Amino acid sequence: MSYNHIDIEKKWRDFWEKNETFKTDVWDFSKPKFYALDMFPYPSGVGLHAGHPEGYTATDIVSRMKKMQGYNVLHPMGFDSFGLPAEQYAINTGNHPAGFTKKNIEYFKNQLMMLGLSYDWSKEISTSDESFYKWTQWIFKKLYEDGLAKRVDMPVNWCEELGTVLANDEVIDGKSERGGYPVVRKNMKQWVIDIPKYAERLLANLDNLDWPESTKEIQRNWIGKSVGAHVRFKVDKHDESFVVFTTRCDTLFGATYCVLAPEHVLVKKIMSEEQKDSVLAYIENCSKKSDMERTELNKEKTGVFTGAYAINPVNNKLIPIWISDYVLSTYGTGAIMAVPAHDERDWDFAKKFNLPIIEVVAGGNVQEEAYTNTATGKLVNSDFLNGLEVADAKEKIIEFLSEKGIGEKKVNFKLRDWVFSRQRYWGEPIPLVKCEKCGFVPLEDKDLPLELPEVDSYMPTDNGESPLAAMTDWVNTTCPCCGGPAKRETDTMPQWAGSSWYYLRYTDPHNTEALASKEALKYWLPVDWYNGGMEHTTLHLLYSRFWHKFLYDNGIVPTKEPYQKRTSHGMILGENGEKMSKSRGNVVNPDDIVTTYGADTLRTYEMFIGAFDLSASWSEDGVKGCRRFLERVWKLQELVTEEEGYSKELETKMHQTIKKVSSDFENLKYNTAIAAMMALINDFYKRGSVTKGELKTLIVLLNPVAPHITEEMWQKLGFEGRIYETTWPEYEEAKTVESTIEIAVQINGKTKGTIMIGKDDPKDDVIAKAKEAVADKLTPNIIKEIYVPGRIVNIVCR
RNA sequence: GGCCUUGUGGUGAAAUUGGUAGACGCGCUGGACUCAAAAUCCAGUGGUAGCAAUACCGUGUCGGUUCGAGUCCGACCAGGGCCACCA
Repeated sequence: MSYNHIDIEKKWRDFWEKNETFKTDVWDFSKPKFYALDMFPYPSGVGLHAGHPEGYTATDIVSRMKKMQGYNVLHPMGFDSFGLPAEQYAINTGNHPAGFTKKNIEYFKNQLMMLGLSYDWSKEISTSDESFYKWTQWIFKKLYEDGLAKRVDMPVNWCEELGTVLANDEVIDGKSERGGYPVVRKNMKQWVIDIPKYAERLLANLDNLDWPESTKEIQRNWIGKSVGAHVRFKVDKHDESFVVFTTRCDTLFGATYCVLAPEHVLVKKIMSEEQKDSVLAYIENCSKKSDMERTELNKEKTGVFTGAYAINPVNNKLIPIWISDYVLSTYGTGAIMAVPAHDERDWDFAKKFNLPIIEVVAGGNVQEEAYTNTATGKLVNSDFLNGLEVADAKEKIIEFLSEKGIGEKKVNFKLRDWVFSRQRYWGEPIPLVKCEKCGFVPLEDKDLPLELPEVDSYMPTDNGESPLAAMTDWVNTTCPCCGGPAKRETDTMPQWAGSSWYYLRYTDPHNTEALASKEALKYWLPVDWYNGGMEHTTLHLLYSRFWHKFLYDNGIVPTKEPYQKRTSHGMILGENGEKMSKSRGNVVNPDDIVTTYGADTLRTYEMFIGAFDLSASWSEDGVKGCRRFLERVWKLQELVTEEEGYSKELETKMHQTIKKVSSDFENLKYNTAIAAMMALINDFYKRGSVTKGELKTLIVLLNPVAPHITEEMWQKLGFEGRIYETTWPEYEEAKTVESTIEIAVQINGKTKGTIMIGKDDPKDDVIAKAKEAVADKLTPNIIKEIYVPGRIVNIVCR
């Protein structure tokens, strides 16, 4: 009766599939629900890597436990199937990416099934399916109708030789990754989504989520709220003005110059004849630099005087206007007032170009040594602000500026518009047409989905448009509004689009009338637990929270937030402690482990390897250890006695183990849950027998981790029905406490011995016993006796 | 440079959240079984000293709070991650 994982796992895998064991009735609202979601994978050609099973097993464990605890559990899986690798494949081979994608999905799905994951495959989705992206397009249309999707001129990476726009990671050192051609920054029309409009809510609602504090903090930093003011400066001798954003409006008297971003629209209007050449040369130079270069070369400030002067609105002094790339066109207003006395960057710049430095918050040697970063202090050299504390000065100056109509309080966010168009083929077509008369007009709902047409070439066109632009038959259409001639938008959506709302679709994946029915959404939202990789903690979560809030505002979803609890599993590193990669030669293929040791062993191992949210190195010996554990569980069948309940001597241990395993599963502490089960079977072996009742409890507790072997044992031991139909073991709190316990006796905080006590022994008895136990080490002068019930006795003496 | 995170035996890691540091696994050592090996089972396993009971030391470093600190506070050191001229 040896443990043959290959036959056992195949038997139950086939059984579960055939019987649709894990199919969820999403309309059964009679039970409490639990929605356990995994970040769906991109179906790359290489299949699952060793890291995938970690997160998937974790959510699977909780899903299986919750089912046995009486919840209606939704545990679906799907594929984020639009994206670049399939596009590259299409470009390289000339084949349609759909076939390639379909093949990869099949491969992935097969691998996932081999792991014994309890997914409800009847709810599988794929973002590149028409029936799915119909609703992605529908949401985009709504965003457009509500004015949140806009077309704006914005700087992009443009490569003249390749004739295309490139993403940031396709540009290396200012040159195209492919070919090494120069890339410049150029303004082009792009579709963007106005996510900053939701910045305040995206920030505020983080507080109530059950997310790791570090994840929330990353989101907060990304949103980057800062409270400051707008101040308007007039330009001397020109009928022009510009606005700066500052968080330190109290230092306005210390502003000795202004700086505009090189791209600022005013620059070319106000530059003087003498400065014109150098200004234009500087702008030209900047446009050649990639973002990387602009930020990496931050050692030395560069800049050029425009020849124009601004008027400081508080004292009417003329201050020079410079341009420099240390001012970003994309943040704030693209213009700053420079206060070198109290800002590091301004100080560096002023020193380099010999600009005056005026201290306005007392303390420090700002002329010679360094700027002072003064969050508190008293104002000087500031006329009516003199003597005020920084905080008071801020209020007073804002009052002053508001009254004069030259400034106001202003909140700024780092969060920028979400660039939403891609000049690519393998993405959702944007469902708009451009009509000469009506402008951009969305398609009618009945015309969705707008399907991706077949194209002749998957390469972008010569002028940086998507391959769709070459399909004139498809592009030329009629306006849904006036019926006149119109052209389709040829950009597609980014890969973020489908993943921003896919979790909604699982609740009702075959709905043709809506993205999901209201009743289903009302019952299933929010997702109770969402696990995914660390790499998605910023953008994906932000984008999908934003879409969710937008849908909430439109009455489509019933909750303000999509994911109540979010976790991220750690990475699984190679045996040498480095990230797994082909080039390092340390890749572990989960298929091999499943074949050699079994899916149950792999699942157990990945859960036992360490803390769930920390990275861990692979260890083949560790895998063997987990296999040995399952073998020992299997062999318990030879030690089983006919006794149904728990034996007297292990009763407490049984109740403790149920308690620990249940709460550890809930709290993602899989490693210690498994350790507790190992300890339990060690006790069975020590005794040489196990009762039927004890073994029954053990295999139910172990079932979420190792579903195949426990299902087989359940059947072999002759228990009723299937293990997945049983209920989760319960424990009695009173029975988890030992009647006699060993506690430590300390003298002055150092452990000197132990005593056995009854759990309800009175304090005086315990202390007396403790003193007896360490009598030879006590000194006569006892100052204090401390008894922490059930824990420790500490005797303080001199 | 900013923010986050981690630092515990030979090794992966535990520690009821301030109460016997090292559970559980791996490895190693010794033993049983075997002609032998593998597998399996049993025992041991933080360091130093000792035949031993035992004693002292021990959670990155230095200080602090406390009857008591791996856990709390302050400073520092090292590894990992994210952001990075954000006015």
